[in-house]
Amino acid sequence: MLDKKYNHIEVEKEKYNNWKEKGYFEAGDLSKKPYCIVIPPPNVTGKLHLGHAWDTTLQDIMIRYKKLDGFDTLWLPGMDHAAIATEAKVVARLKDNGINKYELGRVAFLDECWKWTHEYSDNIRKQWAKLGLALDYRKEAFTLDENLTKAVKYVFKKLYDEGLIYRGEKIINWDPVAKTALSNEEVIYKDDEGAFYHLKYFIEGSDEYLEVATTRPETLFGDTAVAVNPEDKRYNHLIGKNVILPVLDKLIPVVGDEHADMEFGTGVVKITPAHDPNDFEVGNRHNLERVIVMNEDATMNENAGKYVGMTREKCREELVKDLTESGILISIEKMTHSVGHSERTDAVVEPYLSKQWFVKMRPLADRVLDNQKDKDTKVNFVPSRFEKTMNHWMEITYDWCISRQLWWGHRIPAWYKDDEIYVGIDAPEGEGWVQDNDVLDTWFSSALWPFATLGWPEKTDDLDRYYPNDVLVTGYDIIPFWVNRMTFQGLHFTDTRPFRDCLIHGLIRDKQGRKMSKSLGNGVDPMDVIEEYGCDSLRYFLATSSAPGMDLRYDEEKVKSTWNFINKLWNASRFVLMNIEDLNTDIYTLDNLSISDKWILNKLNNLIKLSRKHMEKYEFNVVGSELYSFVWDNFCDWYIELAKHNMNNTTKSVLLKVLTDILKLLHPFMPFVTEEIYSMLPIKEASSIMLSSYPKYEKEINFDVELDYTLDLITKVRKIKLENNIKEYYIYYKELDNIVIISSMLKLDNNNFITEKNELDEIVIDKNVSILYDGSNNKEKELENLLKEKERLENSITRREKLLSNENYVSKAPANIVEQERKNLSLEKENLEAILTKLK
RNA sequence: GGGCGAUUAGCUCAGUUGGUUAGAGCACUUGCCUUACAAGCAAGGGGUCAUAGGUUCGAGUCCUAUAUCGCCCACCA
Repeated sequence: MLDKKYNHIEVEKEKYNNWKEKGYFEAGDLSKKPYCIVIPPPNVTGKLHLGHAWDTTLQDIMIRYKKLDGFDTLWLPGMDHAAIATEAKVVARLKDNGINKYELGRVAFLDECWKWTHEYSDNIRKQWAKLGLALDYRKEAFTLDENLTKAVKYVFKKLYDEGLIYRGEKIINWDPVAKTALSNEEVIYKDDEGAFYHLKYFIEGSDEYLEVATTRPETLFGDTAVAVNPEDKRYNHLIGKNVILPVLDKLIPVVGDEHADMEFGTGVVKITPAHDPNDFEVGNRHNLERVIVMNEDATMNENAGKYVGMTREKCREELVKDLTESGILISIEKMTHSVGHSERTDAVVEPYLSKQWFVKMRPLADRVLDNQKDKDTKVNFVPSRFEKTMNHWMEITYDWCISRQLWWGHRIPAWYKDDEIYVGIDAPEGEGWVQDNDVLDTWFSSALWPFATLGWPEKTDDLDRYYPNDVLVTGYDIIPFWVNRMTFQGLHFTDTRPFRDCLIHGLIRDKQGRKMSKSLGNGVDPMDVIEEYGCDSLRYFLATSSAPGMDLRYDEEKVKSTWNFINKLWNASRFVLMNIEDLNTDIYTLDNLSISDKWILNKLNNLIKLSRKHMEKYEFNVVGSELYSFVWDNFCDWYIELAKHNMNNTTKSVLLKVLTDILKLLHPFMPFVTEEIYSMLPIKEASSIMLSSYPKYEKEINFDVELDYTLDLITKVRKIKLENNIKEYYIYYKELDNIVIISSMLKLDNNNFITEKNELDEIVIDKNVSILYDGSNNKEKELENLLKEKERLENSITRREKLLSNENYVSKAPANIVEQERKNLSLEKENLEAILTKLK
């Protein structure tokens, strides 16, 4: 027998390992239709947060739902090596121990990274278990696994051969702390306080000067021109002349270029081709020299004259001081401007001229845009608006910088010998070849995740069976990094979308609506929540508390309220189990159903239909609230109460059937408690709920019963009793069905039901039913209530009559709605009549 | 500058293709220890759905503006 209270700790103990050991998470039943999801691989940098819990819960719900519904489900687990993120963590840990990455050397450093990876991946697996995720661990993948590495090399070589990967010298985003290049997506722009420094660039052989405004005076050493707009009458006569670069006293030309905006600033731009992407383009157009003025760590290099060795910040400070003294500085204008920061290290990103590897995006992106036009082959975003996010990115994207000056990751499969480049899966034959030192952007490998984890580029059975995946689930913030890249790589290499659907959820926020972050210290550890309220409570909360695509505020009160719901389910189950102990297959029967049996079975059947419909659309919040109100309102508050007064074999059988289906419908949301209760059912189809089947909507179960009037009447009587403080009363009626039900629910007996009025006072409920009681102390209140009800009915009748007299309404509104309106009108009229009679 | 989202009860949020009197959880009021559950039961109060127009027989829902808040992208010499 169940304990009196739901104990999530007890319930959730042991179950996961048992499921896992029995092989319930394992895919491969070829007799069934396949259904596949690959997990968004968490980074091995730390522990899972609430966002992961949310993301994986949504997937587990689909996996468990589809498994129950007869699919061969594969949920493929895995993790991401997270190149820069992990490397940063390992570097920091080594630093704490006084060890420097470069002194340690590449090989030993990578050992440290692997050590880290094993520690953290073990922990992540433990967290997955706590979350109850039905992952097929036999297929677990890591982005640095041998076969994934092979896929990465294959892709690199193929794209290189196709001319879609190239090595080039361009301005990239440089992270001076991690000392690596970054992609545009890895740069976070923030509004920082800065200033516009107005400087004098004197014209050669003249006292005149051009006023140049810059936010980054320290890049002055790299200036190789000053640009004005060719249309700008103020300056265009100076094009072709030289100006004197301050401090260095070097002559640089004035060039005419569209890039200079006449409306902006002074209309004069200094051109620093090696430190600004726009200037780089200008430099190309005018064949300007490119002068790099900083080292890899953003200290000034020898081109910065006496400022060499200073950090760029220190250099700016000193330089501004010097320029002020020399009279070059005209003014400092405070302003806020947006400054790029490294996503991982938060360092201010330096635009930096550098030789890197790039993916040529245009053809790849165009194929995605093209593919999205076909509704049968496109990736279906849920909600659909997120398709725009991807498409827009595809439209504006430019070449993807994929090389990283890191050690932890996929080493670029390119070898150099003098001026020769060799790109291949394996090192080239012969002496003197040196492999590229750099590794690939971590997203380069994750982009292959949906197919590489299934064995691609080999033609494996898994790939054949489970690819494309059925759905990919992730947050909207990951669309540019990952979803987009999987989509173009999938299309390019497998000629298909990598997944049919892409379910997008929002971000988890704290109770005040702020993003959860380490710096704010407002993060909530899902493991703590599980400890306190259980995994089932957390999952149900996460899955049902927001609409698809919307952000979610973590609210402990709601988790608590879910716990209460589970406790309610627990106690309802307790009641059922207590009452059906003797039920066995011999006496189980759904014959001779009572009205209330039929009523609940109808409701259940409808619930099943709705659940299926909304599960298919990933509308878990709708499913959740339907289940909640069915369990609490219909099953507990009405059916169980009714059953107490009619506990025969049919009732017992119905109790069991309804409970069983409830457990199955809830199982995807709360796997543990449903398994616990299921295991105690006296009759069941399988040893584990995971092996049972999702309830099916049955057309033939649609009993012709009407109980709503009865239930409504019971509520009305209770209300009248409470409002008027009535202890003893009779129910007077002209016509009344279900007297047995009414009397049991109101704890009355037959003597309380009368068809002849007596001397007592009457409270009219409707045309057929009144309450008779001693109301000698209650005349005023009674009259007041009567008048209130009269007014309500009159207003409602007026409204309905007006509506029904509107020809447009009657002719255009659906017939059933008009019919209902008519019915209600006549009912209200009759009830009003009864009240008017009483008032006389 | 471009795009997206939000604005509904005191709070947090739902609200399917337009269709009776707009829902839930929490909070609140009243009465109950009724043998599944007081973390519960019974009953109840509370919203002119951000604003202004429009379409429609009918608008929280569709259209057009506006306001406030948030996010994404681009620019920022």
